[in-house]
Amino acid sequence: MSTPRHRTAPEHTHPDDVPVLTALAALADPVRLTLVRELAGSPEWSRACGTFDVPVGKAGLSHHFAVLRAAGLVEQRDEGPRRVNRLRRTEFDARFPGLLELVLRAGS
Amino acid sequence: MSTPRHRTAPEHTHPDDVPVLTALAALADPVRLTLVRELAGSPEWSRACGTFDVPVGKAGLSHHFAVLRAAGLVEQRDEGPRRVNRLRRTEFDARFPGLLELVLRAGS
DNA sequence: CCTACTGTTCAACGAAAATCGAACACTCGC
DNA sequence: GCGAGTGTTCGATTTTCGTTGAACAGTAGG
Repeated sequence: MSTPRHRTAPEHTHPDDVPVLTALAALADPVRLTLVRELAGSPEWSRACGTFDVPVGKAGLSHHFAVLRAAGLVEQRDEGPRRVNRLRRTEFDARFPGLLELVLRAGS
Repeated sequence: MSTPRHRTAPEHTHPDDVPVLTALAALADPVRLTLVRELAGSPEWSRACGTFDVPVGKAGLSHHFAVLRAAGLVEQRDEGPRRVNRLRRTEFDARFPGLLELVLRAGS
């Protein structure tokens, strides 16, 4: 009877519908920046949420991925028990040209 | 004896010494984004701090300009009783290519 | 000198965001 | 069906950040 909370398709926001402030705020966090960078260095759909080396618990991690989804930065798909991720490189680049490349390149 | 708090040259940080996170965080605020945009549409050194149309008091404004300075986005100079501003376009662009252009162009 | 004006500093408040622990839901392999 | 593994949700706490009002410092003009 009760609505299932998990296993319902994750809500995605297309980069085209993302305000600049949302995109900047999403990237202006050390944990999320790490996620994006680590994701950029891995093949698409190869990394589940739990496979990232960040100093936060599962709850926090889930929250950060929700923010990244809402910012149009990450796409998720359910693959068995795990949720695998993909960086929306081209789509995000079309909306904010150079931004992704910038945060990936900049050393510190 | 006590150190004067005002009229001491404002502390500036060169864009080259600014971490990406600092730059992003500085731009990820509606008030500061307005300041940067309004500043970009005005000739250099033409705008004093008080001449910006933002919904915050003097204290808040002073704080936001301090953040922008620390992010290497704005340079300030004392001109009589007022403090005039300049957007560090080229210098900031050299450190973060495309970022400024991006936030200035993006409509929302 | 006294006043008006501009901007900074301080202390305090409030709101937003990150974080954590626990409970829950789902999938898969045994 | 059980149990392990994965991720989400909730509630509560903590921290961070923006905001304000008042006091202060400096400048310019009458």
